[in-house]
Amino acid sequence: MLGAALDLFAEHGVGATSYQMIADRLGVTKAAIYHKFKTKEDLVIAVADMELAKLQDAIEEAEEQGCDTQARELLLARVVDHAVEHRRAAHILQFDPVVVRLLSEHRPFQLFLERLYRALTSGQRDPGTDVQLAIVLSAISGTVTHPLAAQRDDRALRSQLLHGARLLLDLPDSGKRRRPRRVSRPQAS
Amino acid sequence: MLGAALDLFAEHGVGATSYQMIADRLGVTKAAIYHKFKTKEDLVIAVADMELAKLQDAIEEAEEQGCDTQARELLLARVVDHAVEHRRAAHILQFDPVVVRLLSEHRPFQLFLERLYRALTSGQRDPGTDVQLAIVLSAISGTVTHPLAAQRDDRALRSQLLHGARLLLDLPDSGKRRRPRRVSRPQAS
DNA sequence: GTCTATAGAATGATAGAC
DNA sequence: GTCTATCATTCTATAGAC
Repeated sequence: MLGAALDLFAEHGVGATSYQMIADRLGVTKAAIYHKFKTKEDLVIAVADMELAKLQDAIEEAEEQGCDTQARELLLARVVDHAVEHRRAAHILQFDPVVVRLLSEHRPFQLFLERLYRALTSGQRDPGTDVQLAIVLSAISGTVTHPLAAQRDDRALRSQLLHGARLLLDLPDSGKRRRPRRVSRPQAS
Repeated sequence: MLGAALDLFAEHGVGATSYQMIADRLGVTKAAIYHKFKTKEDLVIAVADMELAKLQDAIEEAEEQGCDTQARELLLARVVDHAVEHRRAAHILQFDPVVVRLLSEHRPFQLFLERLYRALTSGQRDPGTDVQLAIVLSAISGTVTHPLAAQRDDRALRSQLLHGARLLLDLPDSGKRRRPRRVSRPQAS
């Protein structure tokens, strides 16, 4: 049910998705959905929460390791993995105006994102680093649903995104993770 | 009027913006808007067209120069300029599901974007390069409205975006354009 | 061009039967 | 939990006066 809502959010935008649409897709009536979620905001919160929860473990791991370079690397890879595997979700969380407003106003989300940002930047938070982070997160979440990349298979996309993110964040490339496979970037060399 | 529509598109999403909202913001009635735009699609097309037109000259310049490296550099800078100066517009054009669908279905937009993509990649179009382009365009359009970068002043944002884009596209940095000013990226060095 | 007025459909949300 | 039925509100779109 949250999955059906997510699909429709991605197709039409959160603000343009009605209870009726979700009910139709599920083959039930609106009332059945209102029984679980009293308001539309509750529903959106539940969807956002479901997706952000998938990064919870990765953040806690990074925090336990003191957010050093290696921990950043690992967390970054998990963020990329999530975005590639749940493309529409990543897109909505970053770019839908309704969700973005909700994330900025709802306290639990504020705290969660603050933790994510701190872990990804090793705690360094200044305007320059914040923008750098915005660039990386926008690149990841925007690319996975971009018409130019929508057809790209998960593995190749993941590889290119990780490479780009490391470039942008000044992290060493193709270091210790996975087998050192040459990625298909035509202009390299 | 197109400006008012654009603002509301950015605030609520295109699909969630009604004629009534636009009319209220302009201090007129719905009927006045229906007189200019028979359907909502016409209105969205007009808004998208208005913004894309701002890149027309830059693309034509690049094409006249044969889309070589220097022409790519210049066009990239113009794309970044547009995104920074018209943040909400850039965001909507890249990420609103209604606009994205329209751009992919409406013929004139297809052709325009194809030209833009060719000019930015010097004509090289393969899956790997396409994804690279998606990363750069997503990074630019996503960052300009990202909460982490919304406060950043135009000049600093422009500078960081150009630097990041050049990294991603394998272009030489801080080459021939403008005074060679050290950008404020804290972790450099 | 902008207004009033309207038509018909869809919206968010609720009450109560099963 | 899911249904039917209903509420007031808002929506897209049109017709016709000024």
